[in-house]
Amino acid sequence: MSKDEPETTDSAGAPEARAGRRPTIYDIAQRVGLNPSTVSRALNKPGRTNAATEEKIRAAAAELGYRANPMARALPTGFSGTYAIVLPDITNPVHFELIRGAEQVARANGFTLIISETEGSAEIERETIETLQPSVDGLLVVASRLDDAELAALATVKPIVGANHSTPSLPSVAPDLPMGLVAALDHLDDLGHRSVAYLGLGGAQINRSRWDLTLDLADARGIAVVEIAVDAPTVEGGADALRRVRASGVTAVLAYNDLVAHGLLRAARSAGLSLPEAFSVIGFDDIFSAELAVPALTTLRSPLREIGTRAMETLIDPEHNRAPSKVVLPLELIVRESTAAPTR
Amino acid sequence: MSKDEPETTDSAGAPEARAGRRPTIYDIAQRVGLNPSTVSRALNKPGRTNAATEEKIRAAAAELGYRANPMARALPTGFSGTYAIVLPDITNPVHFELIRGAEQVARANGFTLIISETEGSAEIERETIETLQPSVDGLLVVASRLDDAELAALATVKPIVGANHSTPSLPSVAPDLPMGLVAALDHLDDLGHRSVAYLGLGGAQINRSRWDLTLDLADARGIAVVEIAVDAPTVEGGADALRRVRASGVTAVLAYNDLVAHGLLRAARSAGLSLPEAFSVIGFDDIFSAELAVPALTTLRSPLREIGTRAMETLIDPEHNRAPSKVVLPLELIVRESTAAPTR
DNA sequence: CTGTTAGCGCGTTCAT
DNA sequence: ATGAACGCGCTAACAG
Repeated sequence: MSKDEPETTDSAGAPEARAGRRPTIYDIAQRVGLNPSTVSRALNKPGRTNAATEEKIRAAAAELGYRANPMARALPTGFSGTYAIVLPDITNPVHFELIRGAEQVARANGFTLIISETEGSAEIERETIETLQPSVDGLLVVASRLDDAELAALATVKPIVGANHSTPSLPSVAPDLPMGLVAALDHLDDLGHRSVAYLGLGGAQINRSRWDLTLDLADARGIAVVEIAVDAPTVEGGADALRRVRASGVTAVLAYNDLVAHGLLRAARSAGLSLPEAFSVIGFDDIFSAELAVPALTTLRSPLREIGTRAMETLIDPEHNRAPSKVVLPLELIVRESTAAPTR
Repeated sequence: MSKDEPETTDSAGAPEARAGRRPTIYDIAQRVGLNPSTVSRALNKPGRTNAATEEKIRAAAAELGYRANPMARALPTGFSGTYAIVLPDITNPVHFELIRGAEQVARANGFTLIISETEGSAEIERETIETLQPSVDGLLVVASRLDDAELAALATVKPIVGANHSTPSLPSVAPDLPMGLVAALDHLDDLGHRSVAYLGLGGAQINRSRWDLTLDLADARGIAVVEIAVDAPTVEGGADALRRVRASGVTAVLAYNDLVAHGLLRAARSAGLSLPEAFSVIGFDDIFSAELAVPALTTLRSPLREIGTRAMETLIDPEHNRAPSKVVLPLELIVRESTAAPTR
């Protein structure tokens, strides 16, 4: 367009807002009669260029509606300005608040968030991480199914922070399991329960530590405890477990999460059982529907939102990545109506 | 292991899996003694290269653990293999099934999904879309706060598909509102309700059409109807509306969504009201907790998952983008316990 | 303070 | 069938 006179410039000032193609630094450089690199500098390193021309450049950029192309920027710099969060199951309400916390911190810092689901499969998780790595500046891995060594190997390429579960060789943000379980067991102990079941999810790494801990704590209080495995950490999984719970003869149940607890509640109600008289139930997470249930769910409230924000903060912050930081957040017992003294 | 070539190369065959840097087509080109462009061709246009060398290249790529850099690929092609979904509120359970549907289709087709929240603000939405545009091949906009004209203008840069709400000049996938509302009003009419309230969200585009439709349908049945605005489409918003609902004297309420309905239920219970005797409630969406509530929620079930999959499919499919397609999915009334004949 | 020159990793003409 | 050269949009040396 500008077959320009050195001095005049604007003459044939046609509004070149063509549909589709977006303006580049070349367009604005040509418009103000400067070099593209100068434009780049003016836009990115404020102060390192003449105040007057910087203003001219900014004005032109604004007029043209210029927006930097993150992809093009990522090539030379190696930084894409995007982070990824990879988790087993998007529909699990537990992840809602966590994702939101992470997204909020990312956006507040001008970063974009990629979200990816692994369906609880270790292979998909590995594949996903490797595929995403070149496009992101770091990954937030929630409830990973990969073992520590593999995670550590993957983290040599791009920083990885574990969220909602502890990762020995990587920075992580997780709830204080001992604190929560102690509160739960004490509560049950105080009510007089002598026999409880832990409704766990076989296979998940995070499940093992919970079960081991529960075993120790119950033992220390002289409470008998059995593990009952659910097929999936869902409402259906919990409902399917009712039969085994009743067969076990326990007076109280610790559920893997609130979804499982919900399922158990629903199945019990369908079977004509009255809770908490038939047995007590303690959930995990305190998802928004926990207090909506009948009976309202006694549960361990996990600070999911904060787990998300803290995890994203340590991912973004280069400092925290150096020394594998371990952030542990309080896990609080919320007592509602699903727990009571045993009737037998 | 090719330490084969007498003349060139490998001698100091050190395993170059250096931590950090990922192999490029140059690495594999050099490894097999070919030109990078040949490698590119072999990997992307199967058949357009010698079968033998193609195999050699593939083998080398596998050994090195090569993965194409999406960013670098996006520059020359203009396609990033990434799509974005932008929505007002991540924590709304409604959006999760939708996101999951979209994510599933995206991943099944080898695409990555970016997720971004707008907090229900039109400005943030515009800003978000413009920022994301250069990095994506298209956008899925859920419950947009932008008007049709602006959306259409934005869509000239990169394809946009509307989800869960109708967008006149853009392709969209949305539930069949008339179908659902007719069922809801008929249900209420049959039960004998003569006066209902619509608990709507002021400001949202999608809200207007619902209200207008409700007005028409109620009118046609000789049912009096009032609109009560909630501050936010959340449990809290619904709870706060209880006072106005009672003041209005209606015998039934149509809630903007299940969250609002949940809030109303909870507030009513706290106030010692018995539902559905005091008044009937119909929700919208049928989120998983709807049947957990007490009384279990009668609600309009929205095919959220399918909205997500269909929307992503039309976004991906270049055909559907040409002629602004309108996909309308059935909205079914699920009758549970929160509706009954009026007691006054 | 600004212009020149080189790439980042890849796809895509062109030649060969 | 393969190689050489160029460009995508931008940043980063290095000159001037």
